[in-house]
Amino acid sequence: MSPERLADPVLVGRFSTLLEQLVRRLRTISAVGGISPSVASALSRLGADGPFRVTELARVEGVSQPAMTQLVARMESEGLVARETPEGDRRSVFVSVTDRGRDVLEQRRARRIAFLDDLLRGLGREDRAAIANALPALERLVDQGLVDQGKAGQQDDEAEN
Amino acid sequence: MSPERLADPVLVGRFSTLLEQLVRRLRTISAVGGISPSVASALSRLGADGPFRVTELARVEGVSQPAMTQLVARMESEGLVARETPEGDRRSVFVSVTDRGRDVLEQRRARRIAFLDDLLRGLGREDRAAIANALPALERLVDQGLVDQGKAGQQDDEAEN
DNA sequence: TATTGTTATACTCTATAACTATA
DNA sequence: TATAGTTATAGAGTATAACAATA
Repeated sequence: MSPERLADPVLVGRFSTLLEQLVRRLRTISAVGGISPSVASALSRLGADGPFRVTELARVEGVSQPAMTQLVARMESEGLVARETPEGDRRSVFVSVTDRGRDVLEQRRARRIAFLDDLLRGLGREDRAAIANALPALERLVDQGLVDQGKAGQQDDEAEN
Repeated sequence: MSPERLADPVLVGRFSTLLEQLVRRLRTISAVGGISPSVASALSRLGADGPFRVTELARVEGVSQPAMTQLVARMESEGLVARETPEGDRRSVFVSVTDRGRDVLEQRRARRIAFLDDLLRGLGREDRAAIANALPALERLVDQGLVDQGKAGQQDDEAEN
């Protein structure tokens, strides 16, 4: 249990707490839109990086194959995605976003942006500047997390969603 | 209600995307500890801000009262928290962290910190400095979200389609 | 045999509505 | 009546194990 030295103990501790709270808050915000976080995430991925097979989608989303099967089933029943079996390999199922799915995605994005804008307006100019200044660093941080978990598969996520 | 212009369009858009990806990543990280995100969040809150009544805890955690009742029941059955009815008002139930709960919290925290430290080490010194510099602003942002949601509950939802 | 996907089962987590107990 | 908490019910979301269909 020897406490190996941290690069910056204060930063890391506060950052950890911050992220915990942030996740908590964003979850409730996300729930507002009538579309669940899981659906939003998968739909966003499909919209950004084109059609996926179920197994691929499960992998990049970090869930099990059965979980993705069910998630896709729910999304399909709501008209957000379409399933299609390709000619080549009849075991596979390709999942793609429908027009309705794209509409929903866009609405959600607009809502989130409006919400964040409200929050950011509540801060002082210096606070906003500090966040803007840290944005590239935070983006690199997230990309790093992606690489760690996604292995070799999806570093190309400029998900502008 | 309908802001035709955003305070800082680039900041808000990138920030929104960043948070979406961040949540996605942290969800899988959180699962590592054998303790669920909901339990971790509530337990952490109890450990930081002392005993809470069920209703208070539900409010600050942003979930319904029944959800918190059940969450507390699960945590109690695992020995993480203790429930106690005070003398004054026998309707109330105060929830507090047990020693075992604190142990679990500490282990989880250590794991998360190690993970984040790894990530932060992967950045340059300037990136770390930028994040450290933005921490107070981000903390204020999260606190604001708390106030917004704790105040009016969910009556003031934005129309979403 | 290996793969792709599904079904079966069980658990966590959540919300709303209806309820009990206390104030 | 009002408040604190619980129970009832329903549904989303998840995982592991077992299965079917295709390769």
